Amino acid sequence: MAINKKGEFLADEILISDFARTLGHPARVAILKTLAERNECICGEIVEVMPLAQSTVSQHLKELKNMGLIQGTLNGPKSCYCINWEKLEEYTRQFNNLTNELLNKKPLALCCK
Amino acid sequence: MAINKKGEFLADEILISDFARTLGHPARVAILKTLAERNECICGEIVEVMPLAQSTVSQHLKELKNMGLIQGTLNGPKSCYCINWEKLEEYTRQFNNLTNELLNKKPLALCCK
DNA sequence: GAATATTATCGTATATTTGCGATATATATT
DNA sequence: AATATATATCGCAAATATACGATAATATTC
Repeated sequence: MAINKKGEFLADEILISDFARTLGHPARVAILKTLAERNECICGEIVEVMPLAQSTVSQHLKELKNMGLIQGTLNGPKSCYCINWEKLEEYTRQFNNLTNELLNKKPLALCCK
Repeated sequence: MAINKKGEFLADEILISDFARTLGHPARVAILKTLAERNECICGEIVEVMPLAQSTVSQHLKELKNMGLIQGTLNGPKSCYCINWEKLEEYTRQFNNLTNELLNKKPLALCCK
């Protein structure tokens, strides 16, 4: 594309779409589920349950980290990851705001007759 | 990439990530907001409020349509779009299932000490 | 200090997404 | 029938995302 137009939308539209895009790959959804289930995981444990190479999983972890949804701390040669609950709650709240606002506008009559 | 691995995840992870990916661009969030606000819109009205070319908006509409989130009916030379509320409700429900399941696992103690 | 184990990053290939102008298509209008 | 209007689609360019192997970086263990 010539230029990226994403910046020309509203800040909350950008925030919500960034959150959604981060959850827009099943691997990242699966990683969050695994982390929530086990509370914390070293990278290798996540790689084990994923049908992807270690380097690919590492990239997905990086994206989740960039979005602030998870955090990783070094523990020896291992990396221990866990969910950033505050961020997840905040983004979820924003996302629910959007869907609630949309669904509240649902009319009684059908459209596009 | 060599091959697409998305199919190797769970069906509900794929469904949720497809929904999320569809909302993963601010233009598509903005389109849904506009449609919800006005109940129904002809394509041109959406183009007016969007910082994008007509052909680009048409593509975003197509993606929302492919996901089933909106539907368009021809009305003379115009296309009248509106939200598919049942689908939006269903996907929202699935998405909330995920985030609720995640957030219910939030522990009392902090992780990764 | 050498070997091992774990993970992040780099480089690369390919796929997908984004964006636009031009064009095709379909319906009104004159 | 010719013209105007509205929208979808095509073709293209550029950006981004996905995936992997190889390698670098780091810490542990022998």
